Amino acid sequence: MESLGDWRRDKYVNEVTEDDYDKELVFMGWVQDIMVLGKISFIILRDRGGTVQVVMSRNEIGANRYNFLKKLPRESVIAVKGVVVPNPQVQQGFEIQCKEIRVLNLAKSPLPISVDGQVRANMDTRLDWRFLDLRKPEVQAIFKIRSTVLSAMRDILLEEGFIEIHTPKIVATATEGGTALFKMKYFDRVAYLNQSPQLFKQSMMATGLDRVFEIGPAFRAEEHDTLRHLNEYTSIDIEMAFSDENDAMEVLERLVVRVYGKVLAENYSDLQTLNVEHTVPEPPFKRVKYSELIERLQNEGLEVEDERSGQKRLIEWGDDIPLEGMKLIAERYKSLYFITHWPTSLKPFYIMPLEGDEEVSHAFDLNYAEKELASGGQRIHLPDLLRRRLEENGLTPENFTFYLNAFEYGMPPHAGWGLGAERFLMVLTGVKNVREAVLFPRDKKRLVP
RNA sequence: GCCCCGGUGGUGUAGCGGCCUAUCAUCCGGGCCUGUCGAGCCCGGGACCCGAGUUCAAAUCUCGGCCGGGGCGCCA
Repeated sequence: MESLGDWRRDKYVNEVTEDDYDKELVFMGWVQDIMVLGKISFIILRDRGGTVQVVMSRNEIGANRYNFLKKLPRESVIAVKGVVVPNPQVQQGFEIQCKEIRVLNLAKSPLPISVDGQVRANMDTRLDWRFLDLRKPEVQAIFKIRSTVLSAMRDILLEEGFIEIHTPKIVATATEGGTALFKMKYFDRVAYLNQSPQLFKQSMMATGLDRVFEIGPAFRAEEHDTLRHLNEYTSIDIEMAFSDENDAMEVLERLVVRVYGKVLAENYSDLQTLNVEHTVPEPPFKRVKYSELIERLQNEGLEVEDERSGQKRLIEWGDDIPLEGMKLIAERYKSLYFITHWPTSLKPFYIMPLEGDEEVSHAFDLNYAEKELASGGQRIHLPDLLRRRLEENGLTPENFTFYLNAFEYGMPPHAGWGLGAERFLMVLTGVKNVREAVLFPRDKKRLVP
């Protein structure tokens, strides 16, 4: 194999401008395709920035070298030194008149999946060969957007006065209850992978840090097998003291709006590659009460299975809204909206019930059409109420000592939310499967790669 | 956890009892071509998930196994 030597990439192909015309530059990347027309060949070279046509003529580089190079397997890695020549005939408006090529590594053939989009492989096959899958511009575009989204969120939250924290992912006991946890060995003890930073970020409210956020993984051992669930996902969590759920919703609203703006500005070409169009959403997002939605669904005649009898009956207040119901709602609420005033019974124990009407809570969800993106609310800050709510949810307060202690020595009222990064990316990138938004998704069946 | 569905060359598929020494595309190998860019043309290559059964006959039907897809529930 030939070595890099003193060659270094001068530009990615998308960075070439008219100023580079007639200059000799070095490009590096992968051989996407070679079209051989006798004594002249066209190599389609691909790097992160796109593809460019490299023109290689036998007369220019010699017959021996030419005959070797024109047979390079697809996806081999090369460095090309050549002159940038304007040419209105080609897609990019310029091509590279090849002077010299260094073959840095050969690719095996045939390829397990096609990289140039000739044949669409199944998601499963693509994930088995994710590194090849990621050579495709439309797959790379998702992760370029993901990078923008997560860095923008960090910047925006810092600007909003939040402090970034990191809470443990290895925990001793169930945090919220409800969802199943992954069990693991912790030396000679049993430990679990954390399902959410909830309890830790709430305990930060008792410290005076006042506003905190965390971007990190969350693990759920549910055997769900859908296009919108992962067993490991990225959660963006905030918690803010001296606040109620409306303050939390406003932070979320500002964050979402600004992230849209950032993505539109920085990933214009990636959005084009993905064939999605966005406009920055206008705040305030609609706020609709849970009870209104239930009424609407009753008018639509939506039936659910009764938990006790197993019989079909009309949906009623207190029922969770099934996906079918969310789809009906999405016909009217096509974009971003908040669902507020949820029944306390449908929300975790730490959500603050309404004063004077404990059946209703200070919880909200942020949805995009039928997709649930975030959920949050005002939390209980009163220790007695919190203990009672734990018990009402069938949980044992003794298991929550570290958490409850934080409420005993001066805990301010507070609120917060958790936003699913991959769910939000589904909306921004238009992908139908949440697995598309993670490099190496973890689901019930997939642990490798 | 419940309910559907599927496994055919490297990839994506057609075929669903005999017409299959299995279709098409892509791919791979060889050949022709100095302007191709979804290159074109000619020649060649490559597959029925595993096991048992039914049948004169199984890619095709039945059962079991393994692997996968989708829906629901639950949630972000």
